[in-house]
Amino acid sequence: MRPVHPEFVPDASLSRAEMERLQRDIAEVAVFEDRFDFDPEAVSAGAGDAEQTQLGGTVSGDDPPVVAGVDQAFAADGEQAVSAIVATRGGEVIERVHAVEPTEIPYVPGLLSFREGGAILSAFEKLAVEPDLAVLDGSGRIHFRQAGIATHVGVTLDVPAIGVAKNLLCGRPRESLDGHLPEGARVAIESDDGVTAPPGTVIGYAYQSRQYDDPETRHVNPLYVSPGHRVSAETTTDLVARLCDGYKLPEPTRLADSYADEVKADIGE
DNA sequence: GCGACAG
DNA sequence: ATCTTGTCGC
Repeated sequence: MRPVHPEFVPDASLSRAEMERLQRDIAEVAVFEDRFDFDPEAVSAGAGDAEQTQLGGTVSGDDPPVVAGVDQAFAADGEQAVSAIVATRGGEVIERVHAVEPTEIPYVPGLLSFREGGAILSAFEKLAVEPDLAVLDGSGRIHFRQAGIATHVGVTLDVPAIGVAKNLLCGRPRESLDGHLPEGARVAIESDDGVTAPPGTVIGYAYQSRQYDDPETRHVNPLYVSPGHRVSAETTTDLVARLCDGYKLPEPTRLADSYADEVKADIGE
């Protein structure tokens, strides 16, 4: 698929001020509400039993939604960015594509999409299937200007997108995240000064996708999920919950992660 | 000046 | 993100 908004394609040669201006423009176009066609409850990680046939026909009317996991890896001392996309439907891989692009700028908190966005969009151009949802590694609305990489990519392609991060970029948890949150726990992340949203706006959630039983032994950190485009913060969390099949990270993300590493290994030869 | 910062 | 072996625990 190709950009629906060419004017939003990340340009690494822009000045920092221009990048921030573009992010504000993107945030204005972004939709942080549910505006998609598929059934959220039809999204799943492992291949479920929705494939059963009856007299040659499928029991369920239509196919499960197509979810595209996106992740990056870097090679050649960080000079090459590998973007990998793995598309799944009902937990089954239906397509894998990747793109390798030179990295033009270093990582700067808040400007991640200008470093990795180019490779990601190149990979999406090779993707034949039209995903119902894109799952990006990083934040969406949990961003200073409400335009993290999930929002940037989602708006540019105008595809429903969500962001899944392992660390919190900004915002403030409504409750302390210290201690061990039980599996399935959700804590709202609100905007504070430093985020271009009315103070107190729920810009995402800390979601405990996985946890050990005994708090004394080991603990897992929560994920920080947020809307990218066309998905609300609540639904974003619901979707991530459905995609994390007993693991900390969503299945599509894990698949894209390993595929990116696979490609990186093939490059170093 | 201090603090804070996805991948 | 990346450089990296073993090791603890379910």
